[in-house]
Amino acid sequence: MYIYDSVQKTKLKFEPIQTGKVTLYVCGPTVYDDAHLGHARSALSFDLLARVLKASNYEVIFIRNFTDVDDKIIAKMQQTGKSLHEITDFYTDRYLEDMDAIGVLRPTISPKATESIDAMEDMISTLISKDYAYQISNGDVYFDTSKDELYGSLSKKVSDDTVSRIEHIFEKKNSKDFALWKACDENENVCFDTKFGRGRPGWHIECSAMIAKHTNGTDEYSIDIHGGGADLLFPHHENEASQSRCATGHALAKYWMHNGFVQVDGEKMSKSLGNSFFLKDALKAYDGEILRFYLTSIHYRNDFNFNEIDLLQSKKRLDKLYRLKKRIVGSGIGAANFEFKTALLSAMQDDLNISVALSIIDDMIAKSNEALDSTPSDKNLKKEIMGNLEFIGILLGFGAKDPFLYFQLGVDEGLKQKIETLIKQRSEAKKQKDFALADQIRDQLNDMDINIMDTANGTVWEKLS
RNA sequence: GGUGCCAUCGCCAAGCGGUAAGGCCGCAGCCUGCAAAGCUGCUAUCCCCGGUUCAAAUCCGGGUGGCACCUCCA
Repeated sequence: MYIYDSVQKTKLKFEPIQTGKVTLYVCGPTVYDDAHLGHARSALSFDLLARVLKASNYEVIFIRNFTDVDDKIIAKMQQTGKSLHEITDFYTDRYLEDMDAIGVLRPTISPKATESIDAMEDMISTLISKDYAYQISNGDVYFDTSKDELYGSLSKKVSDDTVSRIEHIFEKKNSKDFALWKACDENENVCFDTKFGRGRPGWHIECSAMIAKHTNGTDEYSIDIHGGGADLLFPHHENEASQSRCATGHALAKYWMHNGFVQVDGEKMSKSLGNSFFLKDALKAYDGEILRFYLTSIHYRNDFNFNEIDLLQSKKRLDKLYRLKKRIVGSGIGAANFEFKTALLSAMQDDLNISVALSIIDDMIAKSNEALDSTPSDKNLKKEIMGNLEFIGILLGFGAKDPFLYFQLGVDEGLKQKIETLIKQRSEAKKQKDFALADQIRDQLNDMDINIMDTANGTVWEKLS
């Protein structure tokens, strides 16, 4: 396994800190709104990573948190009059619903910030007692970045200009210092009691605390891999790494991975630009598997320019896999072809090289079709192909559907009846050698976005796009 | 202002010093009543200019053009 480390900016051979075991922590969502395409991409990137690690025979401890205390949630409480948990429970469920729809496997552990206050309290207390943190007059606790000589080593953003845009707090010792704990305002009802007073956590502490709580680590590192979106490198991960290093005395993660951004029509997708794209909206138009295939078809580190034209182009590639599957359904599953399996896995083990992986799959599809053309009733061949498809499903998370249902996605019962009636009429016309009528019916179906194909087993149809 | 990333066929996209994968689209052929599907074949010298090297899309320098982070954001 090779991984591109975004701190060293180079591809490295992956060597776990404990043989046979991988601890992976990924920054999850703040649950105050529905998941957008960017959340999907991040979740999918690390879902692929977890799948590949598992297929490589590692025991994988995959942690992805839910940030359920935060200023944005508090703002939403004020807007809606709802309680913290009313909001966070609602959006947590909706997040999981969406991720399930695009085939993201559930992490091993999904800690919530509100359930990890004890761990945060421990870490902040440690930092205060080691003199890495200080409390100001209003009760806020700040991390003293000047005490960590390695501060800035993660993101390499150390110039003073960097912090010129960070909010200036008068009592902060250094402009780069960040809040570990925010003291409770009188009118805020989201507060937790700790040794250093009532308040709520700062943005960065939860990840460090959760990692400390849920992993054992070694003398050198807490976890193997830490992941998240590219925007989190600074300041979030820089701060996380720094506070963990100071609290524990060793590095937070051995490898850092960051997924690229999703753009919509060439522009960054963001709240402020007003071009956010919720996954739920995309799921109304396209099946989760089609979105998964599209969103994972481009390497996780590249920027992703989401648009419908490319999505439909990518769907055609998935269609080919399902057409192959249509040819072999019901034949039972055999062992996957060893060479295929090995090639596919090693492509993915090369920093998740999905492009090469997909080309290996395309090659397998072409070879399988060719073999089925020459020996259509070879049962062992069909079983092996089914085995190949099953492996793809496990490793990459697509291709597991019933192939006939796949091509009927978005077709309701009424339309289905109509299609089948038309096909019957056409078959009758063909029998009578009335090809003009047969072709006319086919055109009619094509106008309905239905593609038909005459096979040895009769006429089958597909819904296009 | 500071710090990075990227630029490969009409479109999407691999490539990580050894002589350009794959997909979509297009063209030709086989198959088909005709199609569709499937199969076969065909289609780029890698933004520009220098340099290093026996050898560069790949390394270095300089341009040009995109994008991102430094502020809540995956």
